[in-house]
Amino acid sequence: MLASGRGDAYCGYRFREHGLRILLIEDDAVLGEAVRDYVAGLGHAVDWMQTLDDGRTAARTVDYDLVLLDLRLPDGRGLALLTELRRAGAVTPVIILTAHDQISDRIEGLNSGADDYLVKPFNLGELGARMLAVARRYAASSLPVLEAGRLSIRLADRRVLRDGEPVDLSGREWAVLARLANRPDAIVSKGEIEEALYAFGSEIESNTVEVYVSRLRKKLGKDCVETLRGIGYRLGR
Amino acid sequence: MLASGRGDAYCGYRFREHGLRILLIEDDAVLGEAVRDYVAGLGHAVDWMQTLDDGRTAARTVDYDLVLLDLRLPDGRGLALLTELRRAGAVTPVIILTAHDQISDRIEGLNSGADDYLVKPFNLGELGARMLAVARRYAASSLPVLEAGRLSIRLADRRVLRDGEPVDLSGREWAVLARLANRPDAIVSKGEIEEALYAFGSEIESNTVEVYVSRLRKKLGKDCVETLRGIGYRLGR
DNA sequence: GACAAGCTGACAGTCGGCTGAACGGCGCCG
DNA sequence: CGGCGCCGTTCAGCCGACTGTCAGCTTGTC
Repeated sequence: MLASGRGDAYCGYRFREHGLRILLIEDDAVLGEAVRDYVAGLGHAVDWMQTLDDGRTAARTVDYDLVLLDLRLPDGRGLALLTELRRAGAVTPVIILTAHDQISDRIEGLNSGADDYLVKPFNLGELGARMLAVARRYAASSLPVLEAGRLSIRLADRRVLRDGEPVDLSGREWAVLARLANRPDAIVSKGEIEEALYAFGSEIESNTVEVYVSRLRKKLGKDCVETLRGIGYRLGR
Repeated sequence: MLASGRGDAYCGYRFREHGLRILLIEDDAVLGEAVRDYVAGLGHAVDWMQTLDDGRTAARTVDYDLVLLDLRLPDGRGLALLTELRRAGAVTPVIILTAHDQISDRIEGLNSGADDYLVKPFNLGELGARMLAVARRYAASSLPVLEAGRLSIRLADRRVLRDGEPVDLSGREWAVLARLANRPDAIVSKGEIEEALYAFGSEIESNTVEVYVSRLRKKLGKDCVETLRGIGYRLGR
């Protein structure tokens, strides 16, 4: 699968850094939810399955761009699914999630065709970084750069330039911007941004989104984000 | 991923004298351990695999800088792996380890694309020397000099200049810097740096990476390394 | 004008990261 | 052999960035 990168077979393969279809197979409710929300916040579409069976079905049905696979599942070993997929010729990149005491699993996982692994408990930011790395490995080159007014937003390497000058953004700030930049021209509701920022359960009862929009504007300029009163926000132009 | 298709910013081959990622494929426990410890002591990160299968997986997945390959393995001949790699277009230097009675293997090995060989039992110092020699041979093929702010990082000869002045770095310090310099613009998570430092299994639970980043900053200037809170580090601009 | 929706400055708590200091191992040198 | 210095690692305490919240203000709509 990793084989010769530019081979004809892969010519059509495109790895975008956002808007990916991602399959998450993880039985732990808390971790699963956290990962799902985080990854969704990066602008990807996440299907979260909690059993091996569901995961298998999903993987067979949908053409995912990336699979996040827990190795310890209630109804079987995740490794089995991985080998199965590879045997069936799937080239989809797979990142394995393991507990920290399962070194042998990790080796076996790489053996079975995984592209990378993460050791639990892991930092969500690190997950993002690994995903990017795997993405890079697959992407021929050319990072998507979004030009919006005086800004250029480089989703791939998490950078924003204003008039060519790099601007420092905090994690949340970037998350909000990325959520907007993910679909330029689209209107994103406050609720959607909130969902991208926080895990499902964590009820937030304040104007956090507004605050972050405000902070973004201070750093990036008034016009960087457009307000559509009563509807949501949109990336400025 | 020894294989060819290297999509991103790696231009050309790189060989440093410290902080290399080295793959050791050797089934003998005693010898393996000795070599691993010795090489790790030189400041490299060693992944030690005891079977051909694991070795193959590792070699395909990770970008090693050097492979130490025993030719007699429980589950097959090391030579097969070597030819396989070469056929896949891998340029990673390979040093072969053979018993003293396997002259034909040695010849065949060099024929198959090995860069050097060592006859068991060998002196660890000699191993070091061979590694250096191979390193030099590759370094000669001119590596890019990375310019990052006031720094120029010469991966080829393990040197860093700050405003043109050479700076002395210790082994680990260099390893961290090199890991970052390997992929300029990419965000490297703390875990990845740790991996580059300590190889697979050795779980380290302290802030070593932070310490080295701190020391690097002291020597190279505040801005040489950028912190992305909760995510990782990146080479300064 | 009245009301709703959105904006923003301020603030305190928290968490991650930074760094000085100390310790032990190792090699080098006298 | 003993002393010395460098290096790697650990630890603890400090520090600052980031965050969520709120109050009071502005803007927009009817």
